[in-house]
Amino acid sequence: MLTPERHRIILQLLQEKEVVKLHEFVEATQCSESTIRRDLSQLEKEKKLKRVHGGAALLQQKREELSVFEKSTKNIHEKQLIGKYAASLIQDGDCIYLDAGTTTLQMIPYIEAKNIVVVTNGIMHIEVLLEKDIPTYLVGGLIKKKTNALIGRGAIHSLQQYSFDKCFIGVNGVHIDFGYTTPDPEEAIIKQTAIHLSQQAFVLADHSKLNESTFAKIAPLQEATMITDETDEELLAMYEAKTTVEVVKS
Amino acid sequence: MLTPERHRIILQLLQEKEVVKLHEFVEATQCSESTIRRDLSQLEKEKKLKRVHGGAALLQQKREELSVFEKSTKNIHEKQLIGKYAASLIQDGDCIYLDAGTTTLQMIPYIEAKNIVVVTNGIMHIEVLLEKDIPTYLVGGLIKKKTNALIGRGAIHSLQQYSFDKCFIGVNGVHIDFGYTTPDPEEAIIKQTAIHLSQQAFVLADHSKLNESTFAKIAPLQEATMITDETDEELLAMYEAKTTVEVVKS
DNA sequence: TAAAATTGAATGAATTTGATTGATTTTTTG
DNA sequence: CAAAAAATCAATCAAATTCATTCAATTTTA
Repeated sequence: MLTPERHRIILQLLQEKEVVKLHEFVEATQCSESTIRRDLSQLEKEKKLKRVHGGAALLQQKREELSVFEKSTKNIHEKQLIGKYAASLIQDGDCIYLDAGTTTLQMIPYIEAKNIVVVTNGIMHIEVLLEKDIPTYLVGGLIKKKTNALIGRGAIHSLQQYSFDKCFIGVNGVHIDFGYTTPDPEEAIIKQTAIHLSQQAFVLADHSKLNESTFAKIAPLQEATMITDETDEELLAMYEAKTTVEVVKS
Repeated sequence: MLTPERHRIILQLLQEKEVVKLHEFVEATQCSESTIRRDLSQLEKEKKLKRVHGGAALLQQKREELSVFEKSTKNIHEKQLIGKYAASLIQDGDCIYLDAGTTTLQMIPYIEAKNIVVVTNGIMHIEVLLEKDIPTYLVGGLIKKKTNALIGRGAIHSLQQYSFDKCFIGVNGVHIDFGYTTPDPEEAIIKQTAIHLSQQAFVLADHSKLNESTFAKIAPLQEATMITDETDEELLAMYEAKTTVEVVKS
């Protein structure tokens, strides 16, 4: 039996069963364990499946880019709620900065304001924005492969040519002492710049981000209104002492 | 048995079975292994099938590649040839500007130079460039929905922060009097700017573009080397009197 | 007829395969 | 919880298959 035929059988079995044992592949293809192992290694390299002890598992990582709205994102439901609320803050005629990242991405489908202009540094945002016929400007700069965000000197320079009514920023940590933080200093500078260029700044942070802090500081809490789904009264009171907090309820 | 008939049989068997062993071809055609091997080599070159160890497989183009590289583009084959040649001009360490558009897009798969940096205003280019691990900068600006190109004041301003060893520009018309032209003045300005920022400028124009002219003027002929697949001697001589012309042969 | 192209056979090189080895991981058992 | 047993694994090897290349014989073409 030829290699591509075996590969086809392997992938087909995986379609049917999600997780398949090595021996099942051997039976289906009538060839040795060694051969199947080699096939699995190769297919794993090609990102067609994931090897697991005892066999192989289906991998649907590719959907991440296609259906950004699917489950691949953590806390997707919370992010959608926060996104929906944030989108409702946009008013007709606003000039908006939308930060890169999955949280702000969730806002776009819910935007209803007319006659707005959006500037973003998120390449993934473009497609969705254009689909809604929203005039979109992209910040220039270096493309960060992992997150598809635009960063670096060029991005900042490019950003400084604009000013905004409102900006919506995603963060990785919100901390009572360290303020808003994110792991990549390059991204932190962009977010910081956007906040300074905006009349009003909003930070979108689901409950998993609260009381967390990561490497690079973006801004102190009071520089932006925080939008979150956290419901712990005590925790919220702590942050409300420092800045404005909007809580989204399901 | 004649060559075209063998080829027909080979392709037909593949239609029926997806993956076919060498020996099955031998049986079906009653000729030697050597002949079949030669046939398979040739048919693979013509992209009619894919050789695999032990036989041949039907080649099923990935949908992604199909959408970007295939039928949506006119003169795809010529553009690939031109793209391949243009890509070979890139040298290790070059800073390159890649204009938006399908022709320049065809270059990317063929780029082999190491340690290069690419700046582009084509959003479609990003994915392909990043896949090849080429550090990529995106020009800022307004996103033109129809072509997914970045245009406008912001784009020019963003572009002027760089300078290039070489730039590769797509055009819609090449005319002995009007020079290089394109329908959208906004795009024309970008292309023009890129040419002025480059040590060497290359215009990619398949034969359908020659002796055509569209609304917005980019630059006179002599400001860029023209890369084309046109083979009419007389026509070429006319352009060669005005500028450097590189002709790609299939 | 001579030159060019095609064909089939022969050669050694390259690839694939299944078995075997000992190492690693998981499960069972005390 | 830990040791033993079982299963699975990666690495290696030799046999078998398949491959590209070459060359002479044949057919086609000029």
